Amino acid sequence: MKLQRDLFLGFVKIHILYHASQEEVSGVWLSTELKRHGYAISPGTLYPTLRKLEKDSYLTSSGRVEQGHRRIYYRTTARGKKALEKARHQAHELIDEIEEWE
Amino acid sequence: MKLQRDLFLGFVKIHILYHASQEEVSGVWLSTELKRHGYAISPGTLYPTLRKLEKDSYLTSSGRVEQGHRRIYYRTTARGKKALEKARHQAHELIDEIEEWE
DNA sequence: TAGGCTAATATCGCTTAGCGATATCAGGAT
DNA sequence: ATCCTGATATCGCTAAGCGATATTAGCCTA
Repeated sequence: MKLQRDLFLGFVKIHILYHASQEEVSGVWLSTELKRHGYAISPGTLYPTLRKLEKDSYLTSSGRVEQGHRRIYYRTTARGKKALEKARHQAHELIDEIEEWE
Repeated sequence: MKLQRDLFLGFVKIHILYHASQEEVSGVWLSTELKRHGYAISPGTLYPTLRKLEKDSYLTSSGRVEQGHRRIYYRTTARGKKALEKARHQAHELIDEIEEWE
């Protein structure tokens, strides 16, 4: 895998957990949102990732039809929120460590 | 893979790039340092990772003997530093996004 | 100087993630 | 009914991650 992806796939998942903790989010919406943050994530990665997160109880889903299109909306579970908390903490820790001070 | 690892392996690599940009670091040293930061990373992951980073020109290595033991020291290359810069930026971006404000 | 000891690094074998490309699927329009 | 479009799913391959185990280099002891 290319390093750039490799370094940031974790970031992407944290973004997902965060957004789904704030509101219901669909795959497409996430796709655009992530692009906005500089992450190009293909459907072949995104959708399996969402399902995996759901399978592992970090997300729950509910499908429905909107504007003539089937959509699946995700929300972060309690377990996911706990993971998100940990991620916040680790991210701060990382920044504190690697920050340049000069 | 367990989510906890999954989310943070990128963090680990960023740590590595950072430390090796500050000073020469060996596998063992990194192992202890990472543990200090809460990352339990096994030799079966760490050493292949270092070699991979070297192979992809993010690190350079130089082996030598110290206190009776063979060690391999790594330093971050220009390319690695560039990746590190990007990582700093993305990490800030992540924090700004997922931070709780209440 | 052969043998064994220890610490550092490397490899093996397996499972599973990531991903580009392609397929499927539901609803709306004609 | 058929076609179109946009959202989600699957396939097939490559390679990452990892626990367990092996290897390696130098030191020590007698």
